[in-house]
Amino acid sequence: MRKILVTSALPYANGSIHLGHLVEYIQTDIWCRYQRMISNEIYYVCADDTHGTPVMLRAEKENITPENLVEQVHQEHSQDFSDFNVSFDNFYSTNSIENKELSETIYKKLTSNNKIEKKEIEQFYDSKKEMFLPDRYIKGECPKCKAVDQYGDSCEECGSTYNPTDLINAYSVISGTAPIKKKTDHYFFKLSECTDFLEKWTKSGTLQPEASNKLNEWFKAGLSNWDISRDAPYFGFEIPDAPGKFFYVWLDAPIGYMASFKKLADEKNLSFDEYWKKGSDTELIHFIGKDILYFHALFWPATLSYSGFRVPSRVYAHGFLTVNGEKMSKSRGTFITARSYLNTIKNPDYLRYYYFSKLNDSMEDIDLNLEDFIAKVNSDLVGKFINIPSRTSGFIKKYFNNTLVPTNEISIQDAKVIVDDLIAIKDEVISLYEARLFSKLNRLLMSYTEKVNEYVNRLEPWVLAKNNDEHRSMSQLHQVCSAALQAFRVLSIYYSPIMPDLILKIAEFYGESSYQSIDAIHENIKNISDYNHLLTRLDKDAIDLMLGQNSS
RNA sequence: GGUGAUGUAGCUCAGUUGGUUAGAGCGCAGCAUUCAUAAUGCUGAGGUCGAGAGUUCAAAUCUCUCCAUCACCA
Repeated sequence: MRKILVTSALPYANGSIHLGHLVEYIQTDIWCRYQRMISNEIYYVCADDTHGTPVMLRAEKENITPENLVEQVHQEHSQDFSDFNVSFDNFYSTNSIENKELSETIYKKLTSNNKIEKKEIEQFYDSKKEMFLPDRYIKGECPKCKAVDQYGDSCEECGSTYNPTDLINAYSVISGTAPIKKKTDHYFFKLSECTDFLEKWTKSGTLQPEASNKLNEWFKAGLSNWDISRDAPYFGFEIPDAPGKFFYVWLDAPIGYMASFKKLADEKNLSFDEYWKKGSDTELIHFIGKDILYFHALFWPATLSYSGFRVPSRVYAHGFLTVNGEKMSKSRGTFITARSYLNTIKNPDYLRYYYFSKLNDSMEDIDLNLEDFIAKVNSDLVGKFINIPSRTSGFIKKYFNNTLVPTNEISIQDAKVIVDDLIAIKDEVISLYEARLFSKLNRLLMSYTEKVNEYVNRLEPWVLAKNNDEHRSMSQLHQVCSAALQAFRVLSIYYSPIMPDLILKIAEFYGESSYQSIDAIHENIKNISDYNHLLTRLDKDAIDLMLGQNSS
């Protein structure tokens, strides 16, 4: 039995969860649910990423404390995840006592390992607001094309990159005053000294090939030291023995993975060390978006390694979500929040299925094409999958009082084959889940769903039912429909990590509570309940309503 | 600008180490069927595999150039 700790990236506490975020949580959740079904010991943790300037400023604007803001957002995020059936073992916050302690511990270890240095730097400063300004809070005219209102790092009009110092008529986004330059001491993590370790770690099978390519680029450029401190005012953890200096949010964010597990371990009486001590033989797997590869494949393993902890076993990066082939956009209404989806479309299984049908192990972007979404839900799920019990259970009720012929008593060759073939693909299903080749797995499962429908057409139970005075015909009818329903049950077990709500209803239809193990496929089922419609078709009006809720 | 990726039927995507007439689902057309939420099954139309050049007996697949789209640049 494997012992695995899995994480999804921490959502930032400055905004709502949207469908782009959900790609990752759904991908991770499916993988975790699959691991539970093959009886591995797995813990899935996450947390809100709470620190930094944006949260501080938003709280100020709303006239509440950052702690209050972070708490409100945590409620909202928790509800969103729970409504999408994301099965975290713990969804915590980086603004926690565990995280503070762990961050301090790690920082002290890095210091004693001589991996931290103090250096004076010069930074922009808003003298009215009395705070240092991150690059994105400075705007001005692009030095190349003179476009106005461009950010301090790059121009959105002409695409050129530069330093904030190059901007013409630079101003602070916060107070509107011209920023001045001011000297200050910052703390740096000496990442450049970790190059050998990191080159080795990144090439030891921890990353996808594309991710590894990407890192080569960074190694070629040479790793520079990492600025891990920010000056007050800053919402975060104060650095020990450095009054007025705070940990940069990206230092304590990944430590939030540990802190979330620490909290869980304390509650559940698990061993924290078993999962985090150096050389641990448990697995640590991070699911992330490709945009934060830098942090998870360089800073994070280096931080762990030089503070005496274990390093991640795997980092799985996925691509971004586009909607109708374009970047999500507030003006097009395609910046779709999790909540607006739940309000209008209601069923989380639809989105979970759609993402499942498109995800794989690569960093490629995936597209949510809304027409395709409707078509997939209606034809795959309603037309084909749910159609199996819908078209066969009536006979079982009418002629056989809801009793089924158990799989091991089915004798008609065609009927036997339709169930046995499905049971026989178990290992293939497992290996596709394991490798995160979800779209490929879906093609496999959907091809079997089609086979069952073909089989029903071929065996024509409605014809057998017309000859209901003949004994032989009735026995055949019983077997033909039972086999379809037994096959449907096996398919449902294979699909259970994908669509928890739907599969729960299906389990109840078979008189079961849920499918804990994939080996449930081998059980012989003898009864069903009356069939009620399991899914409704997805209507375009619901989609339009959803888009409407997101356009401002 | 640099780097990494992507570009296959109307749409969303498969195409293993280069090898017979390039595949699937949806959509479309026709047929069958009526058990099922007009659901299902069968048949068919539809592609110079982004463009050009090269290597090879053979290229969607390898090489080069170009074009387009996307992302990253701490």
